[in-house]
Order: sequence, then C-alpha cells, then structure tokens
Amino acid sequence: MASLKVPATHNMRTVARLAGVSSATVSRVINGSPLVTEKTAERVRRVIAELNFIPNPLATSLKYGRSNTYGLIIPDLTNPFYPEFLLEFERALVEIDHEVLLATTESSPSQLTRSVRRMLTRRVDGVVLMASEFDTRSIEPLFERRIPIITVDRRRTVRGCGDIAIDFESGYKQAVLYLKNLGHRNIAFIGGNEGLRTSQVRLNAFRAALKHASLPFNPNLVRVGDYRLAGGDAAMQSLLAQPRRPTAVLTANDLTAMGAMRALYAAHVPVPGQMSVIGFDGIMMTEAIQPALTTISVSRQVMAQSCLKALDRVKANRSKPGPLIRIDCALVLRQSTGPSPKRRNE
Amino acid sequence: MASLKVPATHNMRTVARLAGVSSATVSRVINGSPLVTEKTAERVRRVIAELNFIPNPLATSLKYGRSNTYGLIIPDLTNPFYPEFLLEFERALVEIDHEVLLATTESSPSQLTRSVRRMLTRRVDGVVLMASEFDTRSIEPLFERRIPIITVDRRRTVRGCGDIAIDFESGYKQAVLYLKNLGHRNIAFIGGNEGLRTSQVRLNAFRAALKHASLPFNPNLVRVGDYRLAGGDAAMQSLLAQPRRPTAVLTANDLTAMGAMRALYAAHVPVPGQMSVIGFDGIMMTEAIQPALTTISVSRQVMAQSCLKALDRVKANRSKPGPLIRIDCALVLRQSTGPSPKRRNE
DNA sequence: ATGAAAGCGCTAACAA
DNA sequence: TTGTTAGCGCTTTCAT
Repeated sequence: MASLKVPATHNMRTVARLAGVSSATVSRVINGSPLVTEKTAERVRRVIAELNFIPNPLATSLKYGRSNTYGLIIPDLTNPFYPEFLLEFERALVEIDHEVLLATTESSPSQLTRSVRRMLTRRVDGVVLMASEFDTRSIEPLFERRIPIITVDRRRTVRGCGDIAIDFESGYKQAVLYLKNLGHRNIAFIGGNEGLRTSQVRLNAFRAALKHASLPFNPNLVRVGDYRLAGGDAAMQSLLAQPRRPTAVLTANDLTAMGAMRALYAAHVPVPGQMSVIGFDGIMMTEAIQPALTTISVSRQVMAQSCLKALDRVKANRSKPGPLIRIDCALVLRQSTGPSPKRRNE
Repeated sequence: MASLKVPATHNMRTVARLAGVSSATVSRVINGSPLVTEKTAERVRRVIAELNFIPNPLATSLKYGRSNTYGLIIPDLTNPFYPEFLLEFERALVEIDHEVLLATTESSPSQLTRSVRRMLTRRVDGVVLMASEFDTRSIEPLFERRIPIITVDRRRTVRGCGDIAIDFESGYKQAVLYLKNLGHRNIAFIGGNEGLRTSQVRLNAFRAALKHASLPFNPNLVRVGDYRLAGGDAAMQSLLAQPRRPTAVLTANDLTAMGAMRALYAAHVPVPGQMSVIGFDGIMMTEAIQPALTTISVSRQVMAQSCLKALDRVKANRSKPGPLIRIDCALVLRQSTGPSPKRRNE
C-alpha cells in the first residue's frame, strides 16, 4: 500500500505557535486548568476558534489508556426493544462525551466470541452485555483484562461484574392480578427459548405471580417461544389446540405477544373477546397494532442510566462484586385485554 | 482527578522482548510483511498467542491519521427502518474491520450540528447522512475537512459527496399498476413532512406513477404525514372525511401506512375490503400486523453495501463529484391490498 | 532479515 | 504562570 497518510488537520502545536505559547499551555486552556492567565487563555481560545481546532481524542485515549467507549452487546437489532434501548444508552453516553461500540451476536456463540474480541481490540472501558445466551467461557477474556461488565437479567454478580435485573416478578404480578379481576382463571404463558437463564427467570416470575394471586399453575398452559414473532405465533397455535383453552396469555416479550396475536387473527379468535393478550417490554409498536397491545413496560431510559451507574460502581470498587440493580416495570392497559368470556365447558 | 491511567496491557515491546526481537519485527509479523524469516515469525507468533496480545488500534489510528470508523447519521432510531439498515451497515463494516459511529438527530437541526461535530471530533473516515432535513450549512464542516460524504435521497452529488437514490419512481409505478389492475381508480397518497427534499422526491414519483398508468392526479387525495404512525393516522382520518373517498392509498413509508391502518381500524373501514393500503420500506413489522401490509421493499443490505462502495469511490476521486447510485425496490404483496370495492356514488 | 529511532497528538511531571 | 520533555503503542524509513 502506498501512503495511507491523510492530510493532517491542525494540532496543538499549530495552535501554540500561532498563539505564541507552548502546546502545554494550549492543553491547559482546553482542559480548563486554572493555572493559565485569563489573558493568555483568551488568546489561545481565539486561535482555536479561528482554526476550528478540535483536539484529537485518539491521542488522549492513547495517552490515558482508556478509550471513552463503552461496548454494548445485544442479540438482535431487529427486536425493537434493543434499538430503543440503544437510543437511550447512546443519549446518556453522549452526555458524558463517550461513545458506544455496538455488537450484535444474532444469538450465535461464535458471534459472541467475535464481539468480545472486538471489545478488547477497541479497548472499551466497560461492556453492557444483553446477550443472555452466553456460556461464561466466551466472556472470560473480559474478566482477564479487568474490563467492567454489566449483565442484564442474570441475577448474579461477581467481582468486576454487576447486573441489571428487570423486575419480572412485580410486572407479572400486576398483570395476573389485573386478569384475575377481569374474571380470568386459565392464564397461559409463552416464554422464551429454553435453556436461557432469562427465560427461566421469566417463567419463575410468572409462576410466582399465579401463586401470589392464588391461581393454580397448569403446565399444560405453558409454551416456549423465541422472543420473536414466529415463536409467539407457533406457541399460540399450539395453545389453541388445547382441549381446554386459556382465556388469557402472558408472554415473555412484546414480539412474542404480537406473534400470538397474529395466530389468533388467523384462527379467527377475537382479541380481547375470546382471548386477552399481554406483552412485555413496551416497545413502541405495541401502539401501532390493532388492537393495541396491553403490555408490561420497562423504561429504557432508566435501564440505560442504571447500566452506566452500575459500570461506575464496578469501576470504583473492582475488588467487590458489582451492584445488582432492580428495574421497575409498569402495566400499561390497552385494548388487547378484557373480561373473561363466559366459559363454555362449565 | 487522581491517576486516570489504566493498568496497561501488553504492547509490542513486551512481545518483542519475550521473542528476542525488536518491536519493528513484531509489527512486521503482525502486518504480514514478507521481510521476516519464517522461523522468527513463528517465534513471534507464539509469544503473541501466549500473551493473548492484541495490538492497540488507537496507536495505529493516531499514526495514520485515520480512525477506521465511519459515521452514520440518522434521524430516528425508533423507525425500524434505521436499525434494520444499521444492522447491515455494521455487518459490512465489521467485515473490513471498521467501526460505525452512530448519531441520531431526532430531526432537530441543532442535534445535526452536534452530530456533525462528533464526527469531526472522532476523526471518522467518512459519513453516511440519512438525515434528510439538513440545510447545507450544518454539514459544511465535513466538506471543509474533506471528509467523504454519502447522502441518501438527495439526488444530487458534488465534489466529495455521493448519493444513494432509492428508486421510488419504479416502486410507485409497480404499486400503481398493481392497484389499477385491481380496479382502483382513486388512489390517495400520504407523503412525508413538507419541506423535505425526500418528501418532494416521493410525491413526484407518485405523480409520475399515476401518469405512467394513465390515471389522473387528484390533489385532494394527497396528504402530508411525518414518516411516523401519528402522521399516517391523522392523514388517513382526513382522507376519510373526503366526500369522495379513495379506495386505495400509497404512503411515504411503512410507519405512515401502519398509522393509516390504525385510523382505518378505528373508523371501522375494512382493509382491504373498503381500502387497500401500501407501505414503503419493507420493515419487518409489516409482517407482524393484521392484515399484513403490502409494501414496496428496499434491501437494506444493498443500501449498506452501496454506501460503502460510494464512499470508496469518493475517496478514490476527491476532485470529481461522487457517484449517484440507484437502489431498486420491489413490490411485496400481502393482505392489505385487494380488489376495488364497487363504487357507491356512481 | 533485523534493529534503532523518529514521530503521530496529547498530557503531566518537572523545571524555570 | 509557563515551557520543556518524555512517553502512550504503533509503523516506517534508514541503517546495518
């Protein structure tokens, strides 16, 4: 390859020369050091403005050994929940003059390994890991390099690693009580892929919610999905084939619920007339569909800010396990839920 | 602030020392220079593997003056089209070992200015600008620093700036002919915000499509939207208030169409029984709603790759106007379109 | 085929 | 209060 060198923009030395000071002084002015005379500072600032000079953060990063970048590893950009989270995460980072390095795993272990490697390569200062399906070995390198990690929905913290726990328990409890008040007794659940920790957490939360409402748990009314439309669709079809149909269904997330509604539409089962449906997450699309989806909403803004807070705490205390922060959620009532129909077989 | 310095990881000197060579040789090995004995190279590689050494790209970037990062400026991460594009863009960049720096403008001029500044600050090697609503002044700094730019839907190229043109003309033509064959004669159009160049392009394409199908253009059947649900919803309500209702509607994008369908649902107008609806973009959600949306789809993968191709061409030829690349689109038939109903007032 | 050394732009001791 | 200098990790002449 020939010269890959790009025409250099101005640097501190240029500014220094033009202002008749040293580059150290320029640096001080830029960083607001009180050690500079206002008169000198003013002169430097004028030159900076004239040149449209912007300091090169690459050099600063190299110097400091930190990149001012946080990694975000997500499974899937096509589930709107993640872009909506990214939006808030990004927003919070821009505030503190950081960047986000995004990696998607597409739920593949090898992609996760690649993503982790990218994080190491780019020297991120911390990682938020929303890809639930990892075995610990693939993120081992992050620990080795002592990079602060925040997981989501693992409910487990270790040294150098905090966790953000979405309060499914509280969310499903609200939903089940609400359904019970509407007369529902047979409530189904469409969960996430088997084998994922977060799927287990959600299912357990559902069971706890039933118990809390003094409703019996019926394993025949539980299906697994895949956090996407297809899974919810298939699971609902299977539920409809049940001899004793449920009158309401809770789901692991909104896409699952939307898939379920698609299946109901195809099977000409009116929602909420014959079946009430409740999602989880509160993605914006839940307002777009007909009927609008009742859902358990979790604030992405709160989540994003909690991630940053947790990262800070891990950094501040590397020797102890990271914090475990619980995130509230709220039942949002829309049109996909209604009174239980008169039960036919009784 | 105390020591911001982070415990350094290994560097080339460490590797060099352990392998008994100079850091120059390590660099050569890593970059596959043919000037190194296989024996030496092997020794170096072994040490690299043992240490899990990963070269610091920050240093390389500093040295070369390029960051291996491309900027992507989009208006809105909540329109699924953009994350779906981002996914493909990211994927293409990872292939060539680059990163994407994402900025969202939320359709605000001041946010655009901020975003542009971030691009400059982070020394991106090029920018893809999908935020249509800019006045040229806000991106002036990019030109000044001679950063390659690719716009989308401006249909205009200048020195240092290429454009990706989605072929609305062809897309709307397909859609209008299809509707005409179904017996539709009164076809409405819900466009984008007024004042945006891309909105004008879309409206013109719609008119051209009518003309091409020998159908008259009726200004009373045109509304503006905002590329989001709310705009499509409101516009459709307004269309329904028309004395002579259209039997089909084309829209500027899928969210607009989905908003329109929401309004139709609320007004108890059956789709496609009384009204056929066609979207644009082909976002995944169009498969999730009921009835599934007929839409004009454009491949994000092709778009993403075209952006990179265009960036390369701009870089290769800074003195000439950048390329203008046209992107095909395809009509995807689903359930939101059907034969025109018997017209009542005739 | 390999090494020594300079330099990318910035910052922080240390000196003055 | 300001300047000098060394060095962050890497690449690349220029020597050897």
